[in-house]
Amino acid sequence: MDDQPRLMHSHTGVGMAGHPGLSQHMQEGTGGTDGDGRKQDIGDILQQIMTITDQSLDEAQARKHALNCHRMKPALFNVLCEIKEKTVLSIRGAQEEEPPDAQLMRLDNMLLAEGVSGPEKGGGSAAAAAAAAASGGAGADNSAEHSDYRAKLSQIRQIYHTELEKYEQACNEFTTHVMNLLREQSRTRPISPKEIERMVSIIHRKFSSIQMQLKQSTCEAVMILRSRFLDARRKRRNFNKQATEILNEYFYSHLSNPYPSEEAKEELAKKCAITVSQVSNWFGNKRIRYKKNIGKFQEEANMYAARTAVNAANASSHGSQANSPSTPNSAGGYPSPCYQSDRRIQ
DNA sequence: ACGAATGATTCCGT
DNA sequence: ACGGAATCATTCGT
Repeated sequence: MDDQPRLMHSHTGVGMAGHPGLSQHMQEGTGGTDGDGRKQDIGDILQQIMTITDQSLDEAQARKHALNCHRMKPALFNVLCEIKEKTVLSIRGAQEEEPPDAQLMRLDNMLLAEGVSGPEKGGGSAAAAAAAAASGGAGADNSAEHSDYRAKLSQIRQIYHTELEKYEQACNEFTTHVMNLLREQSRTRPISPKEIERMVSIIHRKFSSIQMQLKQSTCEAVMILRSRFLDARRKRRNFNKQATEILNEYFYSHLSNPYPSEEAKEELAKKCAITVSQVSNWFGNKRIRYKKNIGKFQEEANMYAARTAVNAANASSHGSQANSPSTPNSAGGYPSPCYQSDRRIQ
């Protein structure tokens, strides 16, 4: 702290030489005193400015007032104006261009798509729940979960909006606060409108980055909600007995090559009243589980083998095909096993 | 309540 | 794009 005054002195010395504006003010501001006294004055003032932040509020207020009333104040103000003008130019050059944030756009789009940030529909969670309850009379199975999902979504939506509003409010409050501060300070130091604008934009950037975090976490919450409710695993139902019989029949009668073609899958799907991909899932699961523990499936395999054998016998004796979707390939009940097993009939 | 069964998803290799 | 393998989440049987 000891070198501060000296530093300022030397600086003002240079300033005196280089700033016609200052010397002009000095001359008209100070009637008869000599140059050394003026230097001392400016040194004092600058030191007071530098240390003003260390002081208590009352003390600072008093000193501020004293500075405002000081006879050297207009001169100093002018010097600061000139310095400012030069530095502001350099700052303006370094002004970074605001990039159109792709990440933010993605988040916004997603929130809009999920109906979180879009226009309010249904008007709150209570109304949404009521509407869901009203519509959920007949299809209790599906719409009960759907309403649950929507209720949770509107909860997220509500939190999102209140938080967003809070941020907005805080941003505005902070901005006006800073503006007031700057206005107040503009009495003692020069502040250009450009500077205020810049300050405001900095504040807005900061707050929008906070908003981005909110949006991000909201997106995360929605994704989790989606994965919880829209995941088919959550509402899994076992196939009915008939469907599993049909599938098993096909599987064990094609044990040598249990890979149904696309057409066979479609046919099975139709017979079982399930989708083709469900058929694919079933065969995928069956293959891997059969292979993993052939012994466990032995009984089942024998049973279906016997059944197809009976069917074949019936078919040959009656001259008509059974209603099982078995194809000619290895339909005789003696499949060459692609998975080794000591298969025996009964 | 518990473990087995089961349908669906995910990851990975081809 | 498909199948194998592992895994998840639910349902079923006890």
